[in-house]
Amino acid sequence: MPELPEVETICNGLKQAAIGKIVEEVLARRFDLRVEIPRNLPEMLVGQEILDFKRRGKYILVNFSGNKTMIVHLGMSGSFVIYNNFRNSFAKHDHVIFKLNSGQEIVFNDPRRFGLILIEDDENVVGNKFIAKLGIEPLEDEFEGAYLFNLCNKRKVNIKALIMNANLIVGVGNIYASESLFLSKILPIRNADSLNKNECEALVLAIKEVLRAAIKSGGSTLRDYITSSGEKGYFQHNFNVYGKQGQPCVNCQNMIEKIIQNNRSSFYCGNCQE
DNA sequence: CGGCGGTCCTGTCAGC
DNA sequence: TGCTGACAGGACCGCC
Repeated sequence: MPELPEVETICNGLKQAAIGKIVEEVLARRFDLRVEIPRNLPEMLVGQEILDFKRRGKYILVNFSGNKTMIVHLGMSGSFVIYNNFRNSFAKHDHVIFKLNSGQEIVFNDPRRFGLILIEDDENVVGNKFIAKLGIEPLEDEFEGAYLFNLCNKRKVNIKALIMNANLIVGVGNIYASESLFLSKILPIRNADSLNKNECEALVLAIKEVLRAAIKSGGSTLRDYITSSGEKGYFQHNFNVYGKQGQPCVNCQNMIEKIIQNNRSSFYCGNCQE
């Protein structure tokens, strides 16, 4: 579910609410996610102070005082919510609950269990199997037209799959890929190596614009995405093409089309985009 | 190595 | 109402 703007929103919310708090208890209710949750998660974290939350791609990195970093991914359906009081019951799919000395609790809930929770010593995070291979952060200055043009050069994969490939560019998921391609007037089915420098420049600017605007709106809630305080995002009201098949394009009134690429839905205007 | 398709899992919704 | 199949914000793995 969450793409970069949603993870960024969650991360910022947790920063506000939980930095400086001490973990008093960790309840792991099931361990069998996409990647097995470490059995010793509780003993590694109990007594530790939460120092910081950082985002790397769609991963949340929680830095603890004891030289430990918890690496969290929310998969398609995960949430990471902080409650201001201990609850008396568990919700369905509440897999891990972190009780803090402030009386708050942070709950990792993931119905589809595509997410993951890992622990690394701080110095090993960069080399972690999942973190090491991640591509460039799209909101960093280094990500500009020439950088994308180099990525596209000689790659025949369709441009939508390329910008969604986290080994090349992190954080762009199925929603923001379609929205960025619409803004930059590029068809999602184009081969990456067919884009010229101007098109790469336009696409970079569109990706940055869409992601920044979505962060400002607290992300996009289609079904179950919620922020760390349990609220919905509202960028979905600003979609131009995602989920809009059969509706008129905001620019030209042509019907927005939907196709399947790499087993994922893509949405575009066949008149505005080329 | 690059690219593609299948797969993990549960919930929801459309259609019959 | 109940069943069935398609589909969902991600990404890994194995195959060509």
